[in-house]
Amino acid sequence: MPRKKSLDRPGWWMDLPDSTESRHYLGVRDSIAAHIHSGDLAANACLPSERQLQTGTGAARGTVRAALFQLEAEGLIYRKERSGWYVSPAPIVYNPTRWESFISYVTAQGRTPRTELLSARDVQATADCSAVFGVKPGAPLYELRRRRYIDGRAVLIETIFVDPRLAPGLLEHDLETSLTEVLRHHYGTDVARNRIEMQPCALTQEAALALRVKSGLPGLLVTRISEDARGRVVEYDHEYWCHDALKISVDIGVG
Amino acid sequence: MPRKKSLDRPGWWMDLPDSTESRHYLGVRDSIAAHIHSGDLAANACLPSERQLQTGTGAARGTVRAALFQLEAEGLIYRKERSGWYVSPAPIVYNPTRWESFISYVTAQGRTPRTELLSARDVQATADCSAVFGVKPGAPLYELRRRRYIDGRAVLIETIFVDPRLAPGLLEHDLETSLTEVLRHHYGTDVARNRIEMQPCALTQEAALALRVKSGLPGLLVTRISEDARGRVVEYDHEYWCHDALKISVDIGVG
DNA sequence: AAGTGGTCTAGACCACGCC
DNA sequence: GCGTGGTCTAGACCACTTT
Repeated sequence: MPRKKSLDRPGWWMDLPDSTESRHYLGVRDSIAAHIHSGDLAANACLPSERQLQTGTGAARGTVRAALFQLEAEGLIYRKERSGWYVSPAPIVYNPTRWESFISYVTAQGRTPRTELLSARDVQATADCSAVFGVKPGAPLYELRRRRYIDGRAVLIETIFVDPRLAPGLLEHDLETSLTEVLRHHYGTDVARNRIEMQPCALTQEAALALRVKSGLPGLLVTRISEDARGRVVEYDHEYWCHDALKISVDIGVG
Repeated sequence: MPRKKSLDRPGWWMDLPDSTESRHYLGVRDSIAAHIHSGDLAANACLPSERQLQTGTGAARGTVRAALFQLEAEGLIYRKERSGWYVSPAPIVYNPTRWESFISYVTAQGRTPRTELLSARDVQATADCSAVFGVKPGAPLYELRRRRYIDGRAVLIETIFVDPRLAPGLLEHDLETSLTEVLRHHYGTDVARNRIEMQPCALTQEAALALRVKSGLPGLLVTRISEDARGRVVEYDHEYWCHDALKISVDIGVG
């Protein structure tokens, strides 16, 4: 293979080794990963375009993309649709054993949270919800849909159901702050028990759209049922997370 | 696993609709997903080969593979390297709040567990291990590497470190059964606290090799530090799971 | 309007699992 | 030894984001 010639101002990706290693997708992967780990590419930095990476490696675009998919699966990079590939920052640690708000645990980790309310409305309980809340199908519920950001990146989309009997008039409060705090301060609600399920998934089309990412990207689905001390369901929550943004940590006594 | 042979009559994949929908990768995905949900394809059944799927859809092989990757990310199918694509069975539910053995919770869910000991040896504590166990780097530890199966499929590979002071002569026991049971019965050890971290990841080359899957496949890394009532570290465990095989369920009082 | 990623085609060769 | 998936090439056009 002829040596690639430097252009007017070559970026680091022009200097990738010409060896067999960098021509194949794992070699390309390793080159990019090395630049990320070395700090050449900071968190949230944008990678060169796929076509630029081609010129640096001599590989076909499909090969470059295979390398990028690999890095994405590893949680090292993420993408914004039709905009580019970016370096993933460190994941947020989430501890489901604490009834702590998104805002407080993100802030405590030195990151900047933001919440956007997508919709807030009265709905009728589906079969799923009626089983959780122990009400008849069709019974009234509040449904909130929110998008949450860390350092400006949308990382999670959630749908929350709340029983209006426990929080009448909930929709009149500010729902772009902490729901935890609203429930605590305005309704005196405290959570005594959490039932949480977590499962790797592909982002649903709806979640992907809301997160402005490609549908089918790897994600993590967290569902949470919170109960108060009397066993009443306070919140029923579905959260779709970008898989690279989250790390779960549990610390508990066992039985 | 026997692959369906070509018959005089075409298989179901020949009957995929000819519309635009089935020519593109999401259409191909939907067709296959429909056959899985309908029950035409049972759990652990082998899909037609990629080239057979091509003839059924008229799509290029790359398009068929994009559909298969999508289904894989969704946890609907898995692959065995160079053997084929298979339908994923329901995931195993793992509850980290209980000190329960793999064997017991898999059995309780009507599935068949198996454990294979890959290696068992004396090692010296690395920096990582020494921090966890509170010993000097280089201090003696036992290291176990095991591969675990559910219904004959390898779904997880684990590396366990144990402090020999808490379980002298551990390596002389049968380590293909439950380590939990060995520690409990032979050493009187009981676990009082678990610290667990879970993070979506790509399977390391080593883990992928041991699971006989392609390196870089999506996985879930579970690390667990178990302590006894006196705060001594009993086990330090790293588990790499196939991401479609596992679902985490936590049920706890909150504080 | 330009540049990006998203999708797709139609080939090819290889390494490995399985028989 | 055959069929499988794994990898790679070298194009092409499209939809969307960004400027």
